[in-house]
Amino acid sequence: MTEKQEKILSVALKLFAEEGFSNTSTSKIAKEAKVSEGLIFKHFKNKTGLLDAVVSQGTKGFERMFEEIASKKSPQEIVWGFIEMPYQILKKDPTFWKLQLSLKYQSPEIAERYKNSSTLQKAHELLNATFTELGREQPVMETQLLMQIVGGLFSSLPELPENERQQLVEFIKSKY
Amino acid sequence: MTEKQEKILSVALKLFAEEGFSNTSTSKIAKEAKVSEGLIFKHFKNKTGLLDAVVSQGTKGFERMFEEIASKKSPQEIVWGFIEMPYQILKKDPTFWKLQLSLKYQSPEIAERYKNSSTLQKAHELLNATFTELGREQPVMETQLLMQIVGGLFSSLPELPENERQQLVEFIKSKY
DNA sequence: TACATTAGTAAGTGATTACTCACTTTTGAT
DNA sequence: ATCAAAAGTGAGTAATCACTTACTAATGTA
Repeated sequence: MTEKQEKILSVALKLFAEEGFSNTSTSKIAKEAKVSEGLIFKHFKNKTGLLDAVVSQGTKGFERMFEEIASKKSPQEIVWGFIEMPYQILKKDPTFWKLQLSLKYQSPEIAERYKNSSTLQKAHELLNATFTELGREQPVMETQLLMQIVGGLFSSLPELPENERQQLVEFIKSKY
Repeated sequence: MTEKQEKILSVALKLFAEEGFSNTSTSKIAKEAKVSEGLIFKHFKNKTGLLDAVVSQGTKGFERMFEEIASKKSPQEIVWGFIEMPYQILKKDPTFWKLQLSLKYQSPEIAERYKNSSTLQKAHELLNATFTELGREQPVMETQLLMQIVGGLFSSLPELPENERQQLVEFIKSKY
């Protein structure tokens, strides 16, 4: 990948996340990346293709982190690893995560295109197995609740100051 | 308010919620509402003014529900009322709620404009008092956790089928 | 060194955007 | 009935949109 290509990707990520996809024009991206607008279409075909590239680049890190958690040994560690995930992801790549959150609300086509499928599915199954192993009475409901708590963390943590983030995560961990 | 004015508002709500604000053109709204495009600007000054009107109309119902919960007697009822809130709001006005969720991700100006301030603040204080009254060891953290759970419910419930929604809400209530 | 491929540019394209303006129709109070 | 204010229209406006085209510069390989 060329320097300019990488610059386009990083600028697009930043603008898509901060200003919204439909609110970010290709000319704005080109200007900020100090590149001719035509180059964007040379490399990424169209605006959606650019978004595709941005998302698939960012998704890699996310999947890597999930695999790491899933490979842990004890059920306790798995649950705790799960609760910490939003905090870790946010620390690692806050901009990409904001983009990820926003995709659902841009347009029906985009929402459909990036509907988080396989990783979320795997997470669900892993948690079900873990809660069963832990001997919980209603493992399915426990999974749903934890998925929901973690999902909520993803959208609420960005607005909290660093120390409160850690506090909240530790408090939730203490409940499991 | 005239019939056409109401039609504009309802069509705008629907389109803003389903397709996103910047992705919905005023001409599209006019067409779907069977109204001349100029009329939108007569009544609402500009596109942002239209969004203002849509939001302030929808917010009323939301505030009414909060007041109702706050006026409950026992702390137990208040906490349960809180947990049920996303379910009730979603049942009452799912389209408006989708719009509300999306506003954060449209553009910095819009996110700033509709940053949910007063009602959320009041909710925080009410829960703090309630958890203190219930004699919890860390009422502030309990508040933050519950606010976060309820916030998560707001964004996750829409994707669940009706029966699972109720199940999840009841399960969370059973933990309090 | 020759040459094909890729990277990159600048100036366009038609379509669509939010918004305005000059105008007509409807309404409600006297 | 009169008439001003409000409701409503439809054809504009300049600016911006995603995208294309015709071109040059750089690069790697034989």
